[in-house]
Formats: sequence, structure tokens, C-alpha cells
Amino acid sequence: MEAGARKGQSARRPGTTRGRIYAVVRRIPRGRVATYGQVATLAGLAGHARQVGYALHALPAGSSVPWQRVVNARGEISLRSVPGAGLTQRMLLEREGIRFDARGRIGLERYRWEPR
DNA sequence: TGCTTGACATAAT
DNA sequence: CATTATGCCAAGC
Repeated sequence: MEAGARKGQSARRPGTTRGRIYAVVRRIPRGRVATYGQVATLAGLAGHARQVGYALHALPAGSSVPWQRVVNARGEISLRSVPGAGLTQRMLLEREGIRFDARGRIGLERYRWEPR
């Protein structure tokens, strides 16, 4: 339990790598998407996109982090350990007004979040 | 304390 | 444009 509790804390504890990643993901506006590398760069972890994915993977359910708006560089939803979840993510994005390609890809040219 | 795994990115072919 | 190979860091056991 302590391990689980500690995990939940580290997720909300600012200053940690994961906390910074969550902070960036939270900044993604609705109806827009960002790539893992983009989030990593904004979080100050340029080049460490893997950590972004891992951080979201450890993200607790019910969190205020719109992990669904984070996609890979191909503009597609990355496969995760939980089968079926990809469809859930796609549904959430479509609900925000994001259109998917016939191949299940998003037009990053059109929906890419441009931070300023 | 140290090793293995992991929601990826980028470059090269 | 698709696929393959390599590199990065942090968290978990």
C-alpha cells in the first residue's frame, strides 16, 4: 500500500519529472493534441519522450490530466498494455472534435497544439 | 544498491 | 512513406 500511495504522491508531487510532464499535458487545450516529444520538450526533457509515455502510463485513473490528447509523432494513438483502451482514447478525441484519418491517424498539421 | 522494462523519437535504409 | 536499429531517463522490484 505504501508503494501505491507513494506512487500516487509522486504523480502529484511537483518538481519531479512526472509532475512536470503532467503539468504540460494539463496545458493542452481541448480539441488539440500534442506529441510525446513535444510534451517532453515543454517539460524540459527534450529527447526523453519515453519518460512522457511512462509517466502517463503510471497516471492514476480519475486524474485531471488529459492523457488522451497525447499521441505519438505519427499522429496516431500508441498501443498500450491495455487492449481496447486505444479505442477509448480515440472516442474521447473525436468527442472533442478531432477527426481521424481512414488509417486511424490524426492530422497533426491540423490539430497539433502550438504552445507560445 | 543495481538490473530490467517501458503510452517514444529520430536517423538511416 | 514504411520499417529497422539505437539512445535517452526514470520508476519498479
